[in-house]
Amino acid sequence: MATIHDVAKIANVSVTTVSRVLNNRGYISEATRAKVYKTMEELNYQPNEIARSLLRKQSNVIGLIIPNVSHPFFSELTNYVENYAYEQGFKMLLCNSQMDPVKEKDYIEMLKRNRVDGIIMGSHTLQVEEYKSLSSPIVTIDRQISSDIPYISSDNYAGGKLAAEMLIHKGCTKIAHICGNLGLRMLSNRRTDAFQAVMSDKGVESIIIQTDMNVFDQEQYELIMQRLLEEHPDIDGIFATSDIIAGYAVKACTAAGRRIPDDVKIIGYDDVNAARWMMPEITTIKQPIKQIGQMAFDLIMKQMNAEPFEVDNILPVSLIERATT
Amino acid sequence: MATIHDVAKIANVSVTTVSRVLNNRGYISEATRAKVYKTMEELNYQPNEIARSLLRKQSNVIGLIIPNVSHPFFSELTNYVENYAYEQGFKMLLCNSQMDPVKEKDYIEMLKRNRVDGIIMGSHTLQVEEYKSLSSPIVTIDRQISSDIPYISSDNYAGGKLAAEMLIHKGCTKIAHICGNLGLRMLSNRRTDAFQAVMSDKGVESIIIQTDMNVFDQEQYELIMQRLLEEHPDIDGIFATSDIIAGYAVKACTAAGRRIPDDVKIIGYDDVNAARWMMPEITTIKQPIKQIGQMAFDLIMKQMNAEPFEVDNILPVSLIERATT
DNA sequence: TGTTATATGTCAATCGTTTGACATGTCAAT
DNA sequence: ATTGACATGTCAAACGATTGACATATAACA
Repeated sequence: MATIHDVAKIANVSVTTVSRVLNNRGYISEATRAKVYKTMEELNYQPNEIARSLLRKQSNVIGLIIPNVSHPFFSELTNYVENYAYEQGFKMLLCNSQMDPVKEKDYIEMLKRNRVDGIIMGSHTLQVEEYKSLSSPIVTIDRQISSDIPYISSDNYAGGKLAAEMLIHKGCTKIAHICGNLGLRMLSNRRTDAFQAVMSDKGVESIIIQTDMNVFDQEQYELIMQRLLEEHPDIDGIFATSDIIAGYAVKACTAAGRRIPDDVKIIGYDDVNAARWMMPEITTIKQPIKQIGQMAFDLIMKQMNAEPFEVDNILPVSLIERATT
Repeated sequence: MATIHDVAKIANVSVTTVSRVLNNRGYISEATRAKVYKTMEELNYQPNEIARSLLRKQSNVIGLIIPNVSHPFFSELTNYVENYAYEQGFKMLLCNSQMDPVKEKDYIEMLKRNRVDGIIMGSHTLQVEEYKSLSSPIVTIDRQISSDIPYISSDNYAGGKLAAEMLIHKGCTKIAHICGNLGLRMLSNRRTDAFQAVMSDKGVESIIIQTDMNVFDQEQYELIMQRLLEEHPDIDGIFATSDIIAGYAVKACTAAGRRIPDDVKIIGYDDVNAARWMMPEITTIKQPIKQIGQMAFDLIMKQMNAEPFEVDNILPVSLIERATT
């Protein structure tokens, strides 16, 4: 790889001059500028960003830690974050924690060693203290860590309420709610809070089932849904905490000979693209994924530039009614 | 952020000594080692990988360029690549080209500026010459660029053949094939070659429709499928070049009142997780995505270490029969 | 007593780039 | 003839870490 010295030598100018055209500072004649550019072209020169980062103490890289990109919610989020970061001249290191605390910790340290300008945390298997050592800008998605670390989430309580009320409104009398691991301190647990509140408020019978949200473990979902329907054949409403789970619910109900939405009404969460690939299309609570991604990046930027920022960022959700309710 | 100098000063040893414990070289007493580690802990010191990369001329970063992580095939591939890279101590910069040649070119240059140790190209909107300037290790997925750049693909011809023959075997007499943009020089076009060969060989009527493979443009797929069924109501077999398109085919057929698999048999491609979220589950040609991801990374490593490697890497596919045929 | 393994230190160069300070021109306008 | 804008050069320090060469010191062993 050619260096700035090679360019200088070939173009017959000083390194300083090359640096000046590269960074557009000081006086440079058009002739020299052209000559330097031509030489860079010839040598296929690309300035070494590693050296620049070292000097500038800024890498223009952010890290994104999520459980797994294969989950539609995270793959869409990742896409938005990356795109938005790219527009602002930043790159993104992707880290799949696979919900493994050791790996998650390891990733955080790796990102620090690589001096990323900020970390977006979408995976939360660690204890709060573990984050304290993080000096770099950080923003969490769907988890509130401390009063000075900004977080973004959609309005989970409202979402849970919306879902629960819609099922009741549609006439459901026994509703199951499939959620993630409530032991993890995630804000998505508030969906469950809202669900329970509505159920007890309206006096509707309900069942809550926790899962570990591992999309890969397809069998887990199949089993859970199957058992649910066996143990509670009279269920007529299901509120799943993701569209994918809702999809499994649809399949299990159909397999059990129950019609959707006539016998059982199902509502998912997220409104990922996949919700429309399924048949029937999944009714769902839409999270503004694009906005979450952009806001996450913006909050990193604001911290980097020491601009003021909001710590609590709760985005609105909306009900998208499709064919499963 | 603390530097190695800070650690040395606080621990009351020389910088060289700290470096020695860090890199495990030379003689170090247990006492000193412990003292240094303790100090690093206290200062929350993480060695600056940027400085290391600069000196070592190796970043331990690879770049992955794909059209869009939101597409299940790529999100699964990304997950495998990242995981495998992580196991070997590498990080991954993710780049979504969005099928934009300008962006793709820009990404390649960005990755070069950042001195990544290798690039895995899964997006192919550029002309062959554009890749010639790439001095770093590179491997392409599903596209053959030149005789010295290794590529990986699954056996597309065999996959197309398998799909076509299975539909005919199941009694289809008029088969539509929905493929990607054949203008792009991708190896997946060989599926279409195989399809056509089988069709003409067996004398079965067929229709070929190109799409631009943009998963986000849901309406495009809906429209295409709808028009296809209107113009050719007698179609009884569909071979889609992805499971997602197959999903849309299922929906359109059902909407048109055609039963699956009785009236129309549908086969997809890839065998992504989503193929099993759909109902009925999609019959498909399985690509070994995990293996593709690992091999891509391995080929980068081999080039890096100047080890011998295979240029042509064609992985086997298999037919997974589910409910749509 | 001398030899050797162990332990640590000093020093300087290196990776590729940026930047400030300063010097030395040329050329045109006053 | 003087001034000032423009153009380019030289030089050195800095970013944070690694590494080889070399010096020095202690402890153990023969």
